[in-house]
Amino acid sequence: MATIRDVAKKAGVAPITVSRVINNSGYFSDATRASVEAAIAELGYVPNRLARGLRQKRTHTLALVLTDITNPFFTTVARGVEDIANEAGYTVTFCNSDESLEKEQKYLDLLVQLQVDGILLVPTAGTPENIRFLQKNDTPVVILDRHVADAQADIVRCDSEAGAYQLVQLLLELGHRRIAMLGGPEGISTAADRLAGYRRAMAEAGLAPASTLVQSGSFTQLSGYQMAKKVLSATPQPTAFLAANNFIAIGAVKALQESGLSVPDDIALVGFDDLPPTLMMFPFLTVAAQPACEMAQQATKLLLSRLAGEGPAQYQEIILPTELILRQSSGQPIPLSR
Amino acid sequence: MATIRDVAKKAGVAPITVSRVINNSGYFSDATRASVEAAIAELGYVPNRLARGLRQKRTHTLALVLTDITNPFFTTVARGVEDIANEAGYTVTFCNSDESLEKEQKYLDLLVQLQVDGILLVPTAGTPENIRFLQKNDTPVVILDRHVADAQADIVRCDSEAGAYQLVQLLLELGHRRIAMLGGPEGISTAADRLAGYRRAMAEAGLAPASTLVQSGSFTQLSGYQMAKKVLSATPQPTAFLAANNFIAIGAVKALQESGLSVPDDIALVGFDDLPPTLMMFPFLTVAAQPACEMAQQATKLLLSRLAGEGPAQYQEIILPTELILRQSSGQPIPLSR
DNA sequence: CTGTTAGCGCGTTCAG
DNA sequence: CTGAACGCGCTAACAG
Repeated sequence: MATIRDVAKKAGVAPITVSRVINNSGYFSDATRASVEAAIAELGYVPNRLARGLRQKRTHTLALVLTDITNPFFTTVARGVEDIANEAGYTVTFCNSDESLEKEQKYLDLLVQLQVDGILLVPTAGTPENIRFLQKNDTPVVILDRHVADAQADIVRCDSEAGAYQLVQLLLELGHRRIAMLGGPEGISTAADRLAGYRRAMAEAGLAPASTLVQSGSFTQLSGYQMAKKVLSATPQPTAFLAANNFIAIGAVKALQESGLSVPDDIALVGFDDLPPTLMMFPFLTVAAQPACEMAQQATKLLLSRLAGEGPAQYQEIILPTELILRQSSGQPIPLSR
Repeated sequence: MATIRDVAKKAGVAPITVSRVINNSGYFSDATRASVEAAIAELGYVPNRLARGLRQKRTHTLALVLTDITNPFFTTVARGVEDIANEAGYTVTFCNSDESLEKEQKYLDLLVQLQVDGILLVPTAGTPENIRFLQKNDTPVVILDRHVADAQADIVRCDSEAGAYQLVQLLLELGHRRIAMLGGPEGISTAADRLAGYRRAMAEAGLAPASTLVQSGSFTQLSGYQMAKKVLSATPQPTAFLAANNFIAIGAVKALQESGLSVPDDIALVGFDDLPPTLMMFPFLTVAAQPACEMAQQATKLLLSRLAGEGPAQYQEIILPTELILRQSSGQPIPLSR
């Protein structure tokens, strides 16, 4: 555990000179560089980032707080963030809030303690107070994937409302009228937006879905399974399902299989968020895919520009479009029904 | 950005007293605690971990370096590590080496700079020098998932050789003789072990597979696709495939579909590493599943015990068994062939 | 181009 | 039970 002083002694210079060579800052001769580098190599010296961070009040570290790292959508987000951050010389710390406000608060507190330079946050339900906490501690934050009302922060997210609207439009064009919504958690903007898009498309078609057709749950496979079961046990039975995310869709497929119903012959199914090709043995699901990587990259660039003191004074909200990917699960046009 | 001194001033005590209250160390009266806590709340004081780490020479941080965070197997590993680490009051930093020795080196260097207390490492091919680097810098390491020859470190991994052996045995019992191996990268112990298990089972059955049946590639979907294509274009054609991991299996399914071959009717397929239920619309693949979470947890416990100065002086190698999960892809017994 | 001084925020050490 | 002094390893500010 050699220190900068050990290196300085061995190279016959002052510690600050070593610091300059390491950081390529200020002036020094080639001869100085050579002797310092030789000493560093000989001692196997590794700089201490804690000390550096303490002194500089900057750690060159960002954090990404998200709600479910097991979801490939967020794995992709993580990659997008890391790519841009690394290019700019930043390290990224990843944290999993598990959709729990308490865990989120715990992590944000930790990240402030760790003196991260900035945070990318996928907020759980209703987090304005968590965001205020960051602001009180001078930690810039960019909100990712979800809208937060009155957030004093930049937001980068996708247009869930339009995505859901398109999916329902597709189903309507195929002849479906009884379309069930397997929704996400109330209080989470993406879930609310997808529900709103569903309702708008239905209303424009002059349809008022029975209340049993509109479910809300959590973004998990189990919840998708349970919501699908509930819908199937009620009357009227739907002819199509809209799943609010990929895990919900998978749970719905399970429930339909169990009930002896086939997709799309008996029930059409469309979902939100694609699964990556690496994971798809049988690409099958018609979805509104969100550009996870682009969203993450834009958010990271925005955060970095904030750290550099650039960008417009006003907070921005950037909204990216979703992409409709047609596969088998949405099925063929069905005969007129009602 | 209040400091411990600001708190001390407001509470009318010395900074060290504040430190004691925060860390619950040493003695202080209830009255002192109350006034300090009041001051902390009022100022919104958050301790600075850089300063604390610099002083204590411990950061209560572990790191997990793995090779592919997009693979659900490693996502599960990450969860296992985090669970145990958090319970013990440690934070975990995750790093992705992408199976690149250079990236691994870069991350290990960074982690030493960050003064992490210990590292869990899924090593890329041939990393004894990277491990020596950690030892030179007094950073305890536990190797995860893969064997490293002569590593001066504990190792926790699964029994890939036996897992592959079982899978091939299964195929042999079903009547297959021409079994192709879609292998992983040469130089990675899990890939080598799976190949060895394959060869042992084949040899015990008195079979010497044609060299075209034994492929090696990388642990990716693309590589699985390419290896499957190559095998299919050679003579003799196999009746069964063993894929060395989940991504390779998915690539093989794609190649088989393209060639108009159905699994398992035309070709049986077995693989390594399960996909989690959350991601499986159609559970289908017969696999040797590794206990990713248990492995990760054991490794983390071992690392923590090393940090506490406990455990046997000798380095340990813990090897966990795999579990054979039977599904459709391995198919029914086939008529005698050759 | 190089060095001296000082201090980032905290906790160890030792003294009350 | 409480506090003063000191230093962890590094670099900003200011000399020279």
